[in-house]
Amino acid sequence: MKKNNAKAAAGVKEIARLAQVSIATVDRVIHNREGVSEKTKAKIQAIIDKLGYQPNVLAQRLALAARGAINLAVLLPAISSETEFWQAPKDGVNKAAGEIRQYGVTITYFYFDQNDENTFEKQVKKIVRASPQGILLTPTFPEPALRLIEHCNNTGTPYVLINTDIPGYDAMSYIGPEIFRSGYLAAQLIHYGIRNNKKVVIAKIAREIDNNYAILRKEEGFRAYFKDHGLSNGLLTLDSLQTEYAVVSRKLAKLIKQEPDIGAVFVTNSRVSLVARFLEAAGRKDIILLGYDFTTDNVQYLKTGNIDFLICEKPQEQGYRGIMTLFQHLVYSNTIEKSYLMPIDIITRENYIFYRN
Amino acid sequence: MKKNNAKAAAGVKEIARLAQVSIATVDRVIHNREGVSEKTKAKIQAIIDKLGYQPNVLAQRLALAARGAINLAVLLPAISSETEFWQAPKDGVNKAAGEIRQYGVTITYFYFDQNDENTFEKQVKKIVRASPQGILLTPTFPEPALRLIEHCNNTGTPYVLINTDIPGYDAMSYIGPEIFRSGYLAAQLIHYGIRNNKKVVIAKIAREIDNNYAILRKEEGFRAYFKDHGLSNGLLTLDSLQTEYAVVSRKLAKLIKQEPDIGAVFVTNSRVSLVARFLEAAGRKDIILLGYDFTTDNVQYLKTGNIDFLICEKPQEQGYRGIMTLFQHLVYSNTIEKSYLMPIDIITRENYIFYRN
DNA sequence: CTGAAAGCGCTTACAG
DNA sequence: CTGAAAGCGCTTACAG
Repeated sequence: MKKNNAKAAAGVKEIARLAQVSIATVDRVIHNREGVSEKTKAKIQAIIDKLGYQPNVLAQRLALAARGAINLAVLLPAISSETEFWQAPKDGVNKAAGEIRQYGVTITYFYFDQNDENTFEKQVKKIVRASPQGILLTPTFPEPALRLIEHCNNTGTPYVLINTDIPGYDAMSYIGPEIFRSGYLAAQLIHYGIRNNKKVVIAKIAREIDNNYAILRKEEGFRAYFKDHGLSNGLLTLDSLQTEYAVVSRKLAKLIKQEPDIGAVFVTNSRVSLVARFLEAAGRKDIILLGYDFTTDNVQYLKTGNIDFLICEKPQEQGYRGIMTLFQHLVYSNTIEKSYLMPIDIITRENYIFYRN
Repeated sequence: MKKNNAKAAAGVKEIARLAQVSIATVDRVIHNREGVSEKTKAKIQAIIDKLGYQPNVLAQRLALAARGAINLAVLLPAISSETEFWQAPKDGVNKAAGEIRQYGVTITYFYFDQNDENTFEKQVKKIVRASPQGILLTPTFPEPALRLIEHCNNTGTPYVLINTDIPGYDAMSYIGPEIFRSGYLAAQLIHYGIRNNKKVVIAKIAREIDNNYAILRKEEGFRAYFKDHGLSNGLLTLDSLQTEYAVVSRKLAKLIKQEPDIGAVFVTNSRVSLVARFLEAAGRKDIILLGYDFTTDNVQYLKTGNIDFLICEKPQEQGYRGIMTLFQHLVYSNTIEKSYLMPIDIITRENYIFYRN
């Protein structure tokens, strides 16, 4: 039996009493402000150290509430049925917003169309005009994203990237998965389950592939695993720049006809449900299917057994943590972590019920 | 672009002004306290509703800090090298303690020896004597645990169970895994990877098995999966009431000699590292090995490839969430959720680096 | 270089 | 049934 925090913590009043000064002076020392004689400062500091003084965050925030509110900007893709994924980060942002509302934090959303770089650029301009005190964004389009970051650097505005990093750029802060590793893990899971040296298809289904860093990087990780295990020759690819089911299914049908020996399909993004739909229609539950993200469609096919694994990197928590990071930096001057790599979660038919984004 | 919380929220002062009463009366209505005329009450309530008033939690807590502190009791196994697992829940408790320290919360730990029911009973008595305002416990020994719960019910003290439930008892609140399902998931993972109808060993290694609900229930879940998939005849068992490596390895050696066709071992608890050590020594990386918990030893064997999967149910978060639940109930009168089932995480060699308890 | 006073939004005796 | 006042621990003008 051991007590935690036995005595009630001493506050500024007590420190002032012990140092025989006013609490205003104590406050100056605590915050390292100008205008205190070295002597007084030393005396007060000694007492602070001795007492192990910790400010009462509640009182601090309450007092500060008088000052202006903090406004944050959030730049994310607009949410449509096709981009359901982005609901999760937004939920996380809202959750954080709810918790820090009391602290006078205001959040403004700026939405762009994932398929249209212009909309992204427009929103960047709007954000610059709004001059928020902190920015949360996902750099879907690296060039305009970098311009925004440049602007942040010039104005000293903190920012946090979520979900994907900007390749080759050393950002102030990144919260999201290590996507190379997530591709590597995908390969491990398929390799563990596949039989008789069957072939494995890497399927990339997206409007844009060549400049899609996330998709390419996952593929690299996936291939790296197979190479590291001397299995590279069993890999096939299927690319589709069209995301309609009709197109994807036609391509799949063709490939499966050409290569009857396919044992698994790895889909590099959340479009895995398209492949699942095809495999269901084709009655091919024997083919292992692995893809990304905990979306309604995907979970549906996890239940039917057409998808074997979903990999998911807590998108909601990314949004939540991103806002909290900015908040704590602005309010308590906490340093912003360079990167916070999310866990890479494995979801199957038997554990999805308990999953929390 | 949409604003969240445009106008600054109105407080008691504003409500009092609008209702032409004092803030004390407003406070009475907010907290549903006696002694306000129906008429005044209605008038104030109308304004509260119209404004969508939300109390400022910071100010609330700060004002309440004047009142006595809240003390919570935590009843967990003592931590030794053999019970490293319990470090995680304790870390979670400490994390929560840090966050709510400002709110005047004091936490007292009561440790018992997992192998000695008497020590548990003794600590229960101590807790009853200390009469804390809330209790977090893991009911390793159901009978004395039930006596403590009975006492809680009589005194109206809230409590939370973590890690394991009490079989057949409808507890006030449980935070932990659905262990049947976790056994079921283990079976799925083994089934997915195992080749050629090889045999699967269910290994129970613990000082106490017959009364160990968690172990038995995981086994049930595991067997249920095999039964549901018409594969029950491939299951073998290995029980060991001794947890020394020498004993376990001898038993394993014997079993493997008798049954050369073993393809996987499922260990129902964190003792999986003992089996891993044996398989490593025997040079049997071909045997799939799956067990529980993110302990140092286990992770070590995950790295070497002797353990294929670890199942883990965020023990740290269980401790954290347990304390927070009690706190929020005591302070904000939040209702306590009957059960919060943890996600069942799957850890492999390729994602363990990012795992967070 | 230092201090007295007001205020953040809420709660709680106390007085009537 | 209702209100005026003090206080939670901190911060911030303002005055000297």
